Amino acid sequence: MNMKSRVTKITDVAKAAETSPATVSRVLNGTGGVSNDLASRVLKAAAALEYVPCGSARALRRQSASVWAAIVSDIENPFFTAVVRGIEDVARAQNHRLVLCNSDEDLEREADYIDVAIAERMAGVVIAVASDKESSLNALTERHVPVVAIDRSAGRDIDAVVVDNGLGAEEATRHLLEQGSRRVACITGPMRVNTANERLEGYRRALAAAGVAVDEELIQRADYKESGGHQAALSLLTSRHPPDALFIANNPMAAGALRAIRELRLSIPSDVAIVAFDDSPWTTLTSPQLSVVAQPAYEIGRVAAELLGSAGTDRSARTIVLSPRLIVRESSMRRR
Amino acid sequence: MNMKSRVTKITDVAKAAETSPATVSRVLNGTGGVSNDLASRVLKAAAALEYVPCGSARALRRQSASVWAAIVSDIENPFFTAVVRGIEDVARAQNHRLVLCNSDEDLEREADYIDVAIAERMAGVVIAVASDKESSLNALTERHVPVVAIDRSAGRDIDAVVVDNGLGAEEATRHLLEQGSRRVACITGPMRVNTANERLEGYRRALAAAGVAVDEELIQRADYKESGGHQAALSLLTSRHPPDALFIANNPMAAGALRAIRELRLSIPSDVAIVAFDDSPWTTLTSPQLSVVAQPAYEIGRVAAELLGSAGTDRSARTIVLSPRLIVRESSMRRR
DNA sequence: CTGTTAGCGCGTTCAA
DNA sequence: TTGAACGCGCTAACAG
Repeated sequence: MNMKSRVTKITDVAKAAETSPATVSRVLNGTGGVSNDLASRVLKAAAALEYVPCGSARALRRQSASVWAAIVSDIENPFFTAVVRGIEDVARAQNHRLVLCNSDEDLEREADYIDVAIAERMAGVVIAVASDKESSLNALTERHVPVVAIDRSAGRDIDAVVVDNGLGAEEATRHLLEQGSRRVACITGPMRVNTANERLEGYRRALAAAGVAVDEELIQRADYKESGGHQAALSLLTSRHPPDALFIANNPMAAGALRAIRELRLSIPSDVAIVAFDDSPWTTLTSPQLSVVAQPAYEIGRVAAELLGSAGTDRSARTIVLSPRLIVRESSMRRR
Repeated sequence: MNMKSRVTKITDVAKAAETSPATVSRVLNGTGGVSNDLASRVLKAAAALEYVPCGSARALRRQSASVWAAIVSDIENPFFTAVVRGIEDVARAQNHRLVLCNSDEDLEREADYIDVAIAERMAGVVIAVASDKESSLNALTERHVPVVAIDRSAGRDIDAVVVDNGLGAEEATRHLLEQGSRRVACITGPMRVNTANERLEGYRRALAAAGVAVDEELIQRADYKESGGHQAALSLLTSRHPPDALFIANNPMAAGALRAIRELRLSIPSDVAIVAFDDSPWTTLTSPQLSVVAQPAYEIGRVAAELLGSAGTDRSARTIVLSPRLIVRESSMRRR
């Protein structure tokens, strides 16, 4: 028994089909004219031998692979998994494979995965940058790898699909004020992420429009993760002048805040009303159900992937802005 | 201006460092002895030129890449995202990159991704198979690609890291019976997935041990997804002899069941008690909090990755069985 | 310790 | 319509 691992290659198929490697290549790639019976002989041989073309050799020769990468900042955030669905569906339709990378809001990991995308000569990258200031994206653009930013814009020369974060935050905050909250707090993300800043700006605008002075102590920065939201909410709600409403800038932090509220035995919305950014499968499972600013996540992924697919023509960068939608449920409805 | 996209390659670095490609290769891979100053010259040149070695060429030459793939059956299931965390951490420690693929419980997609793993000459694959009966895993094993199955075992000749599903299900069901439930229903997954069958078996065993006859109408098969759980729960709870307790075999289906219960305006646990397989971030956010059979998800990923990393030696396949843990919260505590 | 040479498997010329 | 020859970028084997 021969332990040597033999992988069938193009010459094996050629031999089996009694023809040349060049012809096998032509048949399998649909290029050039090959007579019908020769083609079918090749196909049969390839199937019989379970031939899978070597992506490395192919990429080396063609100077690009057919794989797309999606680099997201938090694979546990349902928003991103929904976006990925959208990307996947388009990728499959265009005969691209999609691989997913989780940067975990970490710039170093993000840079690592960008290197992978370069090293593997990936055909395109969809990315939710961990920071719009210090990303390593230029490594991709310099090498002319098509890039589309999602959720968070990443500079003027890069295609992006985002929502109007300011608008969503503004509507959410205004809604809380209209429900009679007097002290609305804001838990937002890190400064290096522009969505965090835009959502904070929207919050400020809503207060300003309502003639309410901003109490800077009601503004907390956290890390966009569950634990950060938990901490921020605890700190806010146990302060000397606690808020009576919370606008929370993403879904994992909302989960953390709910945990904090539960621990403090506060009730929603009577003690503290809540609106959070991003819808997710569990927001209708809580009691009370969570009011949210929903983003069209699947749509974002779909559009981003289509942008990626149409790259190559050297048109200037496009930013597509979709609209968020305020969904009022129970957590923000004050009982009169 | 020259529009041609020039990517720096190893010869460029060699030229800049005034040496040969072979030496550059040796320095960058830490093989063989290279004098200190030559090495530092190479390193400097590589950094200056932002050189990223071409993974395709390298894989072609070495006949294997350093990328691992994780193929999971549902990227939206928090259980799998937690597993992935565990894999990721080990992968990084061993200097492997990890890419994630979502088969979505679809055999065809799974087969596609297995082809990708083969084509890209991935160094290893961790997989939660969509079916233990009809998977295309043999394509990998034939080609000697190291494979570790997670969550669901995939045949006797393949390493696996799983939990004792029968035991977990049995404990959950016994607990429901002990709390006074008389008619415990079971919502489990598709027949092609062995966890679904094992969890059902555990359920049956618990009933048998308690001397309760199994009512086959209380057993529902669904697709392991939210919508399937919703449907199954609706059908069960609106039947002529509805159950007074539900054992649900995974987390997304539990979410669906909770939605159904809410729609029917039933209350938990007085009308219907619940225990679900898999813990997740939202299970403590619901009212009442959900009792679960928790799997050590991160640990599963970690162990699987370590198994993958230690592959190569042709030892026989190992199956590592970890223990699930029943976490009793409010959804299963009957008030007397 | 360093450089030269050859070839991994494929797609793409070019010639027949 | 088909086949032969070449080279993509890298590393392993061999020379020096």
